[in-house]
Amino acid sequence: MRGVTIRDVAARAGVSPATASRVLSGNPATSALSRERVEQAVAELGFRPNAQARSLRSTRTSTIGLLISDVRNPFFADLAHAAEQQALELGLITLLANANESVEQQNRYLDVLLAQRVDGLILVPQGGDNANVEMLASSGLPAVFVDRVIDNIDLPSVTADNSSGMGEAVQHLAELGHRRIGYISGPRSASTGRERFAAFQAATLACGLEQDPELVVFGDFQAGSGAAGARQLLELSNAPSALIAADGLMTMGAVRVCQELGIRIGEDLSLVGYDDIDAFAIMRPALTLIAQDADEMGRTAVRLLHQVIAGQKPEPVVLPTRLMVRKSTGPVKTGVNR
Amino acid sequence: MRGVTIRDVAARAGVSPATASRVLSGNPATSALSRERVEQAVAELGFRPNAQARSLRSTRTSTIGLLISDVRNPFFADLAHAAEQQALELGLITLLANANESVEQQNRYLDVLLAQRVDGLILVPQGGDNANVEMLASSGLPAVFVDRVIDNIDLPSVTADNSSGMGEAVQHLAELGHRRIGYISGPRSASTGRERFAAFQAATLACGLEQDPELVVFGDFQAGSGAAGARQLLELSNAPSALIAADGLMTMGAVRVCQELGIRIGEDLSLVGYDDIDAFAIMRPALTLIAQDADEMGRTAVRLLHQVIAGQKPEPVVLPTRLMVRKSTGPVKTGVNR
DNA sequence: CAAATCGGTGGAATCGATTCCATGAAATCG
DNA sequence: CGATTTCATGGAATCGATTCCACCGATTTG
Repeated sequence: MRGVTIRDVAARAGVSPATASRVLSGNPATSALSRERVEQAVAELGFRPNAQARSLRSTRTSTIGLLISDVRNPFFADLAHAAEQQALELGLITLLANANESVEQQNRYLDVLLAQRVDGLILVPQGGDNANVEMLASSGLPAVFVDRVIDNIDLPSVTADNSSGMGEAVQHLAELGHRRIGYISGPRSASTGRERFAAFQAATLACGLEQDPELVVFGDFQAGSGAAGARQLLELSNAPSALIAADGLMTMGAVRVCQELGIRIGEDLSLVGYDDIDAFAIMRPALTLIAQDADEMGRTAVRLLHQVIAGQKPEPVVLPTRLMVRKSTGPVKTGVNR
Repeated sequence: MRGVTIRDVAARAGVSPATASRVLSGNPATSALSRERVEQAVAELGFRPNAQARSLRSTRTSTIGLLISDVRNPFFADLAHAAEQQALELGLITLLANANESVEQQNRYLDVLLAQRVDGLILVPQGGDNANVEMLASSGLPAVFVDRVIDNIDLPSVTADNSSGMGEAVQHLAELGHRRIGYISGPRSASTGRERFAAFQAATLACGLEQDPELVVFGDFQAGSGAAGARQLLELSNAPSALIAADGLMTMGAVRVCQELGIRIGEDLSLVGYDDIDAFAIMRPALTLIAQDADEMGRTAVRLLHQVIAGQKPEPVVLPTRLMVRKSTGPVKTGVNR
């Protein structure tokens, strides 16, 4: 039944709307009799409170928004799943929105979620046009960044240490004898893209490896760009003997290209992926990768947001990343070129 | 700025709230002068209309809900992504919710989305306790089923033909000489689980294969149950020479177990997966699988919902499925047992 | 025993935008 | 030129729940 209001319920229960409202919101100032009669009326009429009207008055929705970058990226899917479960435990409902790695779309959803008056917002910022994000930050709505941040905007955040895992990876490859490592970077507009790239550069420098600009290509964190980047690097006249890709989807694209080109991963070419995606464990050879804990990141983001909603100002959290050595990396073979 | 209302805007622009509202909603009955002044006031104050108040009065939110089964399942992630893009094209904003393969969670989100007064709802029903879904159907809120349906509830739907692809798969295995095919089924509570299983049984019967009940195990469409199921089947004294798993995540679980047990897929064991997931194409051996078009399903669901919102009653749509033969299936080897 | 306290209640104001209705000025018509 | 239509506008009612405030009968307290 649509259109059943609290007045109908009150009328049927023989009480005032005020009392009916009190019963429904668990206000203790109600008699057992009213409670019983209201509950029965609710059941009989199939009453469904209008959240719009409710939160218009009470300015609480018990709903949080989670604006992620890309649902199809398993890293964000895992993060979203963990966040949502954690939110449920705290009595919060999560509305998920997908920016699809696009600032325009991000801004559009930002508008919607703000207009829906969520109690708080967890955001993977896209970079680029930050006007809406700045508006968000200055609006006073509880909000936290997750995975990525925007430099001049001061919001609590959960990020991963984009440097240590990358450092381990480069060192691991260097120890295997690789001197030319190709790097498929994320976009410079994303903080993760920039930080991982900086870490890569710092590590290759520290290990005394070649720093040829030709060895770096920039993608957009989606599979297609990983494939294009890998192809470009592998077709260099002086092709690298190892490749690092800066996120899970670009890694998948790179793997696909290797297979198309008939390059044997782990033998002809060493490949280090990013993100501990289930699929990477069952690939053959199993992928060596830089792992970050998506679940923990999602849960932490919700906890931080919960603190912000409670009026606190939590410190930024940085989670560790680490190299997981599996079978896609091996000693460099001399004279190998495709 | 929070707390800027349309009255503030109206005051600053020197018009009434009524006129300000008309300007904002594009009502033609406004003068160029008012329009200009209101727009300037909006910009200066950073006004953000309260969607709650707006849709409380106008009962339209331009928002649809998409309640999927599991964000971490790439099939649903693809479906959600495609749906969301299609919705955007139609001027609708998608709020995503994740039932996590749980009826309780589904019902909870159903409540929330209804309370948020979305204009329509796309639902992958969980099966089990249908009370809330029945309520939804009888509430008159535009809604469509996608991927799964519930038998006695008459809502428009987009599903896949769960039978033809499965039939092809069984026949393909039969032609390769397999007589004992293990089946890792989805839950009987889901229509897809039931239909695929029925198709499997029908096909094995038609091909004259063994119909040993031991060859069937039931999972829950998540990876863990696929792994457990595969282990159980492969440890049978009279183990099957081929396996079919009824969804993508269970397929991944099965692959993992094969690797743990040292079984060579495509040689010692033929494996047919479900869903055309990117990862399955780059696995070695590449997986033979039953493909359905998640993107098309997502887009169609939104289109149907759009029609329902417009007052039409669209016919159910059934999309094709088909077998994609790759490298994980091969001729049965005599005397093979682990 | 009068006064203070308290639990339960209803009436009415409220949240912020939309929209119905009435109004007055300008434009059009016979 | 008076009558009528058009157009933009403001005032006030409205959407549905929450909550402030006042009240009343019953209990407790000095």
